[in-house]
Amino acid sequence: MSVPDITMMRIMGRWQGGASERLREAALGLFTTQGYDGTTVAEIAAAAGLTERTFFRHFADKREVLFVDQDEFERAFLGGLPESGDDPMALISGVLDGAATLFPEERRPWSRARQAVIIANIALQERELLKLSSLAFALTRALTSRGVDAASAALAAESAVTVFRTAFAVWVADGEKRTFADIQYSVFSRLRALLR
Amino acid sequence: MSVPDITMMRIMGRWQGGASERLREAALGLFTTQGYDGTTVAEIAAAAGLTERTFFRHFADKREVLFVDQDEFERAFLGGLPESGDDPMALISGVLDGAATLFPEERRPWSRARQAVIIANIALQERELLKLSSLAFALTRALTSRGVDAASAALAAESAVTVFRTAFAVWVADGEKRTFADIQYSVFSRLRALLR
DNA sequence: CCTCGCGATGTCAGTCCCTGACATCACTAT
DNA sequence: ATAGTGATGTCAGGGACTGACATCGCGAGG
Repeated sequence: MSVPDITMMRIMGRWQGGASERLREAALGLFTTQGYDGTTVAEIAAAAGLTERTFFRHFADKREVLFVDQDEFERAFLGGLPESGDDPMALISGVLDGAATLFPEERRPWSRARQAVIIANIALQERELLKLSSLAFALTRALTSRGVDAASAALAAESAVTVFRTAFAVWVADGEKRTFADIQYSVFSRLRALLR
Repeated sequence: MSVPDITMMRIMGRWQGGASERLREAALGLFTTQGYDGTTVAEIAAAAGLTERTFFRHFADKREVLFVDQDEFERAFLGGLPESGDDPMALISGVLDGAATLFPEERRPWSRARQAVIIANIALQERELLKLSSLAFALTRALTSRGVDAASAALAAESAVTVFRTAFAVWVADGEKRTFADIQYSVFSRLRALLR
């Protein structure tokens, strides 16, 4: 996604530009072939034609190189919140519908590759949980700002993220063919049926 | 909790015995007074009359010293699962009732101290999320072994953990007086009301 | 009573993650 | 042309964690 264009190059200082993207690609490649633990930050940086120190200027820590996308995803996710309304169920329904559009078929292979790396390493799963928790928190705030009471907002947000995460796991599973929207809808329905 | 008795001493090798407990207490104390990042493993070990190397023989990493209790908690939590039945709702209801008994009033001050340390450090929150995720996974397995289908089991388990976590956060909040069971019941009710 | 074995601890060296401080380079605006 | 700005390089160092090996305390068997 987002290859650096000429405009970016100009503001990126020394050499080729797009340092962050190069580092991300190098990291995913090395993690895939030799594992996360079997890869040092120095190696990633060298593969991107940079220095270890520069790596840490772009990413807070070694794990973060796989999760910067997630930050932009969080914005997109929250962007799917309906403009108005104060019914928690309607709001998270809307958010989930919006989220589904963020995972078109073309993205599935890449998501699978990334998920394979994450599943293979517990430290990476830990970071993923933190990101999802941050997502739930942001959604909670968005809901309360819509007038939902704090307790309901927190539970609705957590439930929405649970549905999303569960659906995502199914979507990237081996051999799965259904669309993200279809899977997510069925997960959501099942959750609602369960808690009654 | 669980101060080492004479029987333990015998099997604990060199010197006083109860190394693990000493390390845990030293760690919580130092984290409280000078913060998690401001405390080195060497300091903790020295405070317990041990070596850094020995610390890492008892705990997989620095964070884990605050979470070993959680492992025994996971066993107790799962132990609250009703003996029989295959209705997911009834099963997680039972588990949550059992979990509430694990947090009597006497434990609240200690839980507050511990939670204060965790809330102050994002790396610790990350670990806590991992533990809760592991708990949800274990509960999922327990439910499927009771005959619940995989998808429902996963959603029920995640929901149960969400309720527990939310209730816990309220229970340790400043000035909160209600019992864990009361809080958890109201959280659970609200979640069920929400998703209908 | 001795010694042998075993488990817990100590010691040491080394790798890797991550950071602060300072120098250097490319590019831009004036 | 020159100074300024932002990205990168270089260097030194702390702290987390690990493998290899030595040592100590204790309990079991002779």
